[in-house]
Amino acid sequence: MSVFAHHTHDFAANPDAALQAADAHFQKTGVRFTPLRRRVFEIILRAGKPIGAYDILERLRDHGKIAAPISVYRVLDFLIEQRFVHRLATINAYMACVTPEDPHAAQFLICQCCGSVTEISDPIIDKAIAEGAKTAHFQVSYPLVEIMGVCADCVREGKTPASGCAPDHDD
Amino acid sequence: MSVFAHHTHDFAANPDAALQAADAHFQKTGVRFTPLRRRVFEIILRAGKPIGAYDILERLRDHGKIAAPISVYRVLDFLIEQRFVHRLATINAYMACVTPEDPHAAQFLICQCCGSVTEISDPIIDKAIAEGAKTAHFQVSYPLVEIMGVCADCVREGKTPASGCAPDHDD
DNA sequence: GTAAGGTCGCTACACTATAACAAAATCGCC
DNA sequence: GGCGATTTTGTTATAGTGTAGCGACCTTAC
Repeated sequence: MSVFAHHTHDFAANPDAALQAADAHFQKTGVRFTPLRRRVFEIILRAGKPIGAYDILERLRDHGKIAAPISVYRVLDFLIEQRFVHRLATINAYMACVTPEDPHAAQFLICQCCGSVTEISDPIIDKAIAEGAKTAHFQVSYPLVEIMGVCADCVREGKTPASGCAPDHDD
Repeated sequence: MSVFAHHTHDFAANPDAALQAADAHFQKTGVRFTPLRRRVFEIILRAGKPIGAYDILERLRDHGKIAAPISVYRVLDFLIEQRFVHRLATINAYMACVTPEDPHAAQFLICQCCGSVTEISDPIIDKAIAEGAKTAHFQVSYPLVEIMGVCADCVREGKTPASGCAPDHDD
């Protein structure tokens, strides 16, 4: 039992299902899901963790595709706009949204030790931000929450960010 | 009456007072507030809004100081560690903390139209994030909240991010 | 078929940040 | 004051991230 239990699919863990869902979605909406866009989305999905724009570029090239950075960024803009991909500003990386069909504000738990990122969707955080912004008469378009720290696994191993994320010695 | 009313000083609006407070703080703690560090902090304060590292560099040079980017970044790291400056990851810019003496989690309201940034410190948001992270057994070191949207002033002028932040036409 | 709009390729470039090593300033100690 | 250790800054070079501008191509609508 976890906080993520309400997610019906974890697309990040199931690239094929996510791709099929995307195919269906774009078929339905009429928005063009071109081979390049599909390929980039697939690369992000299969990465299984946040991936940089230039890493995506490299993997495109591995598959014989000659591409320039701008091509990748254009596709990323598209996928972000379509809410299939999130951008992580603090680490300049991109990851697949776990529940693209369900519009939601997301929060990200970024482990400074192992680099893993967990997407959560906590309505309490979301509501708190909405209220805070409303008090300041600020009209929110996109609330970005990136929580830096140490994930449960790394905490268990005694790692800390201060020690460069090696197990902490008390010397 | 605003949400910021509890701030005893708004240092961003009063560079001289902020500099004096910084002098006193570093005098007291024994941490070295060198001329370069003081100069960079002053530049950030006088900017009155978020400023990029290379803009800081340029202003250093305006004052006859020859400096390389790395010098600025080193000072920024120092000022951030000392909690006198915040880094805004979404816009790659730096701004003075409004209440450096009072350790707090901050949230930022970033206007996509006029570029203004307002720092708030909403304990409800902070608590919600702390709780959410706790549920995921995640040990927080730094919660980053950058809320993109349109500030009160720009909303009043009918601006929207969709329209490239020009007043919105209903055509 | 043709015009219009969207997508992609291509070249070049701007912006953001760091590495590695040397020189200089500062601090603690005698 | 002199000396070594530490911290800060300078210097040069380079890595990493993101865009501009323009033309070709492809798709769609008429």
